[in-house]
Amino acid sequence: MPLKIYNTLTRKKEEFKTLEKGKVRMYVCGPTVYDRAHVGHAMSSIVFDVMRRYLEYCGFQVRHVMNYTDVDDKVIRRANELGVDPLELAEGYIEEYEQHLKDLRVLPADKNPRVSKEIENIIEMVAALIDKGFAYTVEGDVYFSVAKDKDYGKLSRRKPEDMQAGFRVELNERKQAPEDFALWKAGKPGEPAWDSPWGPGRPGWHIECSVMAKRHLGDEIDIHGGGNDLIFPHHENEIAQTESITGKPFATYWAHNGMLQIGGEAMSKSVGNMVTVEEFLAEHEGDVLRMMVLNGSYSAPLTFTGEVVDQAEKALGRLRAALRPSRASQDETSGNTIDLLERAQVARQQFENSMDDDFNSPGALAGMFELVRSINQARDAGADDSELQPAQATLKSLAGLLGLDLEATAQVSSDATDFINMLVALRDELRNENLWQLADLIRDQLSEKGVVVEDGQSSSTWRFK
RNA sequence: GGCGACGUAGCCAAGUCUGGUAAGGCAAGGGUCUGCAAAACCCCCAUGCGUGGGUUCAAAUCCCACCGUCGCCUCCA
Repeated sequence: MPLKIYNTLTRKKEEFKTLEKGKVRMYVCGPTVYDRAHVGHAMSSIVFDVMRRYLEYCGFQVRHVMNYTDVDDKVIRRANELGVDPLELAEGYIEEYEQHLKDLRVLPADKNPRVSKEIENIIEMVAALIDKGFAYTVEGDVYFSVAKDKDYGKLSRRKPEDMQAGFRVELNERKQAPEDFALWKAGKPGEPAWDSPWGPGRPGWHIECSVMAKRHLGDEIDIHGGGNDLIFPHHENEIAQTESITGKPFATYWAHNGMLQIGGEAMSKSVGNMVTVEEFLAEHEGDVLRMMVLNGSYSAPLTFTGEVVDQAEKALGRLRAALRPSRASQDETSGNTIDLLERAQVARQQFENSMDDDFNSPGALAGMFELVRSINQARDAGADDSELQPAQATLKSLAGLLGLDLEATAQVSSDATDFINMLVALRDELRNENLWQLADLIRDQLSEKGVVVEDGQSSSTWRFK
C-alpha cells in the first residue's frame, strides 16, 4: 500500500512521491526561543519525529532540518526586560530545548540552523527579491509586495481583499499595502543589528525559513511542516518569498499538526495557560507525552488534561506489561494454541496499513494492542519464553518505530534492588509457612514505597510502580 | 466579518476522501484465577456517530442548512 500524506496545499490526502528517488527533504519550523518551551512545542516535535521515523522505516533517506528562530521581536523584548543579551538568552533556551528533545526521544535533526548564523544568506535573498521587483525599500525597511505575487494565498486559501487588514495588528503606514510584510527591519536603538545594503537592521519573521530551507535542503523540498497556527501568515509568506525567487514549487507536501489545547484554548505563552516541558518531565517520562500524541491524529487538536495524561500513562503500561516473561514452570507443557507468529504478522500489517494512511498512529496502536492481548492470552495458557519472545520482539520493534521505548525502566538506584530482592525472597518463605499477616504487611509496606509485589504460584515478582 | 479545522460511548479516539451497517485505549460493572491482593484473561459497555432536512436498496461516511468548540486574519505561534 503506498504511503499517503494529507497536503494542506491541496487539502487532499495524496500519494507520497519524492523529488529525488529514495530521499526525503523535510523542513520543520521550530520554536522561537524567547521563553521556555511548553508541551505544545514538544507535541509538534514528536509529530514530525514520528513522521521522520516512519519514512526511514519505509526505506527513505531523510534529511531533516529544524530551525531555531533566535532573532525576533519577542526575543529582544524579553532580553531587554531581563537586561541580558538577546542572543545569549536565545542560546540558553536552545540548549534547554535540545535537552528536552533528548528526554522525549526525538531524533536529532540533521541540521538545526539559526537565524543569527544565516544573516548573510538572508541579506542575499532579500536583495534578490528587490532585484526581481518583488520587494521595495522604505527608510531602511524592506517589504515584500504581495500584489506582485499572483498566486499569493494558495496555501491558506485566503485573498488579501477578504481579510480585515489590521484586525489584530496596528497598520503600518509605511507599507504600500496592508498585506505586505517585512523582509528586513531597520534597526532601532537597543536592538541587535547587522549591516546591510539598506542600513543596519535585522531580518523580518518569515524570510529566515525560506533562506534556511533553500540553503540546507535546496530550492525544492518534499515536506514542510509545522503547527497549523503557522499556515498563515508564516508559511504563506515563505511560499511567496521562495517561489518568487526560484520560480519552482517550494514544498510538495505541507503538513501541519493540530494545536495542543488546555482549559478550552490553545496553549500559549501570552495567555499564560502553559505547562512547560520541564514541568511535564518532572512528573512523567517523555513516552507518556508521546503516547498522548500517538493516541490521536497528528492534525487534530489535542486537549491536555490530567485525565488524558493518566490514560496515556496507563496505556503505555499495558504495552510494557506484555513484555513480561512466561510464568510457566520448566516441566509444564504449554497449553497455548495461539499462533503468535501469525498474530505478530497481522499486527505489523495493520501497523503499516495505518501508518501508510497519513501516519494514522491510533490505528497502528490498535493493532499493537491486539497483539498485546494475544501475547497475554498465550502467557496465561502456559506459553514459554521461546513462544512469547518473537511476538514480544515485534511489539518492541513496532513501538520503537513510533519512538516508544517499552523497556525503559524507572531510574531508581540499583542499590535498593538487592534489598528489595532480599525482602521479597524472605516474604516468600513466610508465605510458604502460611504466615499471611506478616507477608501482607511486607507487601503493603513495599507498596507504600512504590514497589508492587505480585505473587505467583511458588515465588513472587516485583516491579516499581 | 473572512478563511480553516474539529464535534463518534463516562473520558481519549480510529473510521469520513474510496457509502455497506461503529477499531483501540482509559474508567465502571460482573466473572475466572488468588490464602487475600495485584497482574492477566473472559463477559459487559454507542440500534448510535453535534442538530434538522435531503440523496440512496443502504449514510458516521455524500449534499444542504443550522448549532457548538478551537485556530488564523500580515510587526511576527
